[in-house]
Amino acid sequence: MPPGKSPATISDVARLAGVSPGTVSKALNGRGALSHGTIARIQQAAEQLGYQPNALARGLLAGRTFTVGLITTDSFGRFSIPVMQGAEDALGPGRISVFLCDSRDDQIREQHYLRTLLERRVDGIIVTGRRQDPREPIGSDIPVPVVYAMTSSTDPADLSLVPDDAEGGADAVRHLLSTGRTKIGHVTGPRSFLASRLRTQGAEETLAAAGLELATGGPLYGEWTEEWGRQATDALLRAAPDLDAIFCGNDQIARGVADAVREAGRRVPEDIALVGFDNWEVIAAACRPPLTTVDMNLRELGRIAGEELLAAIDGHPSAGIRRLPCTLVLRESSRPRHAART
Amino acid sequence: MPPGKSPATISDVARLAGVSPGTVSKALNGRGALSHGTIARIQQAAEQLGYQPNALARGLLAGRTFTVGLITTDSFGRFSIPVMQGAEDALGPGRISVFLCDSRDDQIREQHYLRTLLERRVDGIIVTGRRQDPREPIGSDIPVPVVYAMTSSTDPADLSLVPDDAEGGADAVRHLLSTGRTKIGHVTGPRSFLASRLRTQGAEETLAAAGLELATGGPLYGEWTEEWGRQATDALLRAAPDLDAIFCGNDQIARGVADAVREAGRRVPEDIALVGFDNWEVIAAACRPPLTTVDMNLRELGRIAGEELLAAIDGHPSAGIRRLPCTLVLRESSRPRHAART
DNA sequence: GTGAAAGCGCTAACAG
DNA sequence: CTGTTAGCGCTTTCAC
Repeated sequence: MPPGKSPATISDVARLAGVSPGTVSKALNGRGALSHGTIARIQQAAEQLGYQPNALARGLLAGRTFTVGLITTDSFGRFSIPVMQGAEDALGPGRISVFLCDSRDDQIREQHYLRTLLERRVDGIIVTGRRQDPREPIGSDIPVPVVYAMTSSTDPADLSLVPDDAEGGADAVRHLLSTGRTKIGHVTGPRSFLASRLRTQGAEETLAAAGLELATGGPLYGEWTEEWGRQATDALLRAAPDLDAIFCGNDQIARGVADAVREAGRRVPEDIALVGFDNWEVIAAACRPPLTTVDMNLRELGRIAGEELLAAIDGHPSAGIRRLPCTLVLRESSRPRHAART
Repeated sequence: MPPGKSPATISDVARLAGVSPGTVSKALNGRGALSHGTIARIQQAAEQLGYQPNALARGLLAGRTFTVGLITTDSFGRFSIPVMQGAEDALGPGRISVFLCDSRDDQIREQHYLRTLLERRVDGIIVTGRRQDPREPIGSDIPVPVVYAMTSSTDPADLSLVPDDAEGGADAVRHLLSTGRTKIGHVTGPRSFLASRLRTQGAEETLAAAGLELATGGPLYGEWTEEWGRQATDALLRAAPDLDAIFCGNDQIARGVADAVREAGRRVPEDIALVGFDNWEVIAAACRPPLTTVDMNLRELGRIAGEELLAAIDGHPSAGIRRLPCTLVLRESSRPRHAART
């Protein structure tokens, strides 16, 4: 037997206050016109019984649950976490709760969760992922609005929010150029990631606009790991001994690069400047020296996802892929050569 | 206007199949005795309408929602994530959904979420945190079962699940001793964390049992950062030049130590063996050399939290603080001196 | 085998 | 000002 008895209902309150249930409803929701005395009596009775309205009954009647579902394929990972927080930032104040479902990149699980969310009559759904590569929509004919965040739907009628990786790559290179670097190498993750290709593209286009190209003629695609960063550095330094900067596809690669550069007897940033991508604090801040890196503003992205979902729920849906701006975070690893230490 | 019309109800299905709502309910839930033909007709009608039972209506009637709330103080962080996953592992198969609330260590938010969870009539609540130090219970007189995971309640009548940090520290030291190390230093996080103190205690007691003590006579308390690990290493090597092992309070410290030891001209593990704590893959695996470390089995902890909650919901509650075992994960950083490389 | 009716807890509309 | 009634969508008796 479950502990305690079932919670107080509106009728319990009504009985205790000596009024009818309808009156209690009005009193507690501030509707209708009631005498001061009655309101006070009802409030006091509700207090005494620890009355809490049953959201199920309310939702049933209202046809709206003030709940949204959040399906993540990223197992609460690095990227989906800030997105979720941002979504909560946008939804919480509107008193909307978030139902979390972790599909673990499994189609079956995802469909299962979609079903339970719809059964629970959520007002809308946010789908998040760990990479922006387009994916199949979670379903067709979903009776509530859906927004994709940090992942994108192949259906252009859906709204997808992703970071503007190309522009982030461009920012990184523009910054390096502005500090006087011109022999710039580029080490990044697997080519199979759209994010890698976009970051590279942004970097290369920016160089081209300045009449330059990547030090080795192109990017070094590999893994998203420190290990790869270290390996690539050796190759890079051999191929382009006069290198004066390296733009890395993520912070882990950058950290590996920083270690390898230092161990090869070159100084960061004096000899070689470094820019990473992701602004993963635990990596970027612990890097020696601390890493200049591109922040994808994922929390902001999540917040916008939440707001767009609210708008769609209110009948103002958007569509298409929206690329949101990244921000360069300056740290030691790219300090201009002759600037004073601060 | 929200897109589409409201979802099909059981009456819609009944009408289409030419039967009564009650009959549809029986057919779809496999209750009562119905003719084959009717069942088929109903199923087909339900299919055609894309009928999905309304969980609100069901819950209202059943007095049970098959939903639990998960309140985390840890902003979806490092520690609460695996706990959540574990909880989902335990709850999901029982077709129970998880409502996620991030209190961000804020009392007000927490109370707010508690209220909305109770309004939604969740069947139970799991509270997770980022450290095991005892905290006030989330509320008194909560009408549903509550389990604390990776945090603990000051009320002994509550059930709290935490890692056995002392035993983890003991494991680490036992392992070092078993590989022939005897001059063992200990660098850890702030003394204000119960986890630090317990890990230290486990380490010291194990040493004492072997007639030994920490190399510097006691632990070096500091921050949970690589930076502190590097600083502490310098002090440690100066104070105890014959040091042959260092047990670190977490993986970040250990990684800082590894770098500093190497840069001081000593080899890991040949000269100095290293053991960390947390098994945070991204740190431990990227460490040079890869780090032997204590895993708190947080996912398992979360799973047990889920199971205990289910048991409590079914009327079999537990109480008290339960310390769950840690596991030592062996990697290069503590390889015995004369063992062959594999 | 199937239908009718009642009721879970709440709110909105209408009486009084 | 307050009470009564109906109904949100579903399941569960109890008749037929």
